[in-house]
Amino acid sequence: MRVTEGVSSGAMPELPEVEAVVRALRPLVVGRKITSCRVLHPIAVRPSSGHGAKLAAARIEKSLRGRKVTGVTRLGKFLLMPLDRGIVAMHFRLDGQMVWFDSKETRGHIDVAIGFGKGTLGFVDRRHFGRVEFEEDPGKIAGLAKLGVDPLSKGFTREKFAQLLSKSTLPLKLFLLDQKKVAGIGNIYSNEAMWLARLKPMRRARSLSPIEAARLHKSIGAVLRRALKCCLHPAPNFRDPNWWFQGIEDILNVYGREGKKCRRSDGTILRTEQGGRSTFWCRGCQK
DNA sequence: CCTGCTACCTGATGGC
DNA sequence: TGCCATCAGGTAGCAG
Repeated sequence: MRVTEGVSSGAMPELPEVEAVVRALRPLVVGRKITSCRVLHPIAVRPSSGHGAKLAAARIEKSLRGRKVTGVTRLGKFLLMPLDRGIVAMHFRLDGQMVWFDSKETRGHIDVAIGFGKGTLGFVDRRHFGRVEFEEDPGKIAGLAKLGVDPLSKGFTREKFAQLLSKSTLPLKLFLLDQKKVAGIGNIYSNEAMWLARLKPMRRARSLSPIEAARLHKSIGAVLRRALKCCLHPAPNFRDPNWWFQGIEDILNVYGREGKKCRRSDGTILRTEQGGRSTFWCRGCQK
C-alpha cells in the first residue's frame, strides 16, 4: 500500500527515469555557460566520508562558475554533465529531482542551484540522500568507476550477462540490485524483470541455466525499454515543481501489488524481504 | 575478493 | 484529533 503510493508520488528514479531526465535536460543546458553555482544545502555535495561539506560546497561553486556544459549523459543511475573542464555527476538516490526556472528567481527548497544566465537548474532532494559532485577527473567521482555494465549499452550482451551470473552466489534479486554487476536497475525494475523472466528472486545467480539466463537478459531489456518509453511520454517537465513521471504504475506487473492476483497465473503476489528490501513475486509462475 | 548489515534522511502512515 | 514510533529505500562503509 505505502509502496504503491510511493511510486505514484514520484520516487526512486532508476535507469529509465534518469535516461528520460538526461534527454529532457540536454536541450536546456548543452552549449550553455554556467554563470553561477550556489550550494544551498551543503549535505547534497557532502563527500561520502561524511565530513567537509562546507569545503566541498565552496569548491563546487568555484569550479562550476564560468564553465561550459558540453553534454549530458548517463551511466547506470548517474546523470553526467561533462563541462569544458571537469564533469558534474548527479545521483538522485530515492527522491532527487531536477527543477528548471526560466529566470534567476528560484522558489522552493533547492539544494544546489546552477545558473545559466537567464535560466537556473535546481537539484532538489527533500531527504538529502541524493548527491551532486564535481571532479576534473571523472574517475574520481565516488562510485562511478565501480559501476558494472549498463543494461542499455552495447556491452550488455547475453554472453556477458551469463558470465556475470555464473560468477555470483547472490540471490537473483540482490544480484540485479548490485550496481557493480549491472548498473541502473533498482528495486522496481528488478522485480519486474524477474517476473517477466518467470524466475524466483531467491534463486542463486549461478544456478540459472543458459536458457534462463538468456530469458532474464531479454526481460531486463524489455522492462527497461518499456519503462523508458513510458517515461518519455509525456516528456519530463522540469518547469513544473510538482512534475513527476506519470503512468509508471500502469505498466508494473508485480511491484507494489502484494495480495493482488498475478496477471498471468492463478497465484497471488507475495512480498518477501531480501537484503532488507521488499521483493514482490508470484509463487505460481516464478520458478 | 566477496557478501551481509547498518547508517544516512524525512515524509507518510498507523496505533493509541 | 493529535502525537510519536515505525518504516521505506540506494549506496557507502565497515565487519566478517
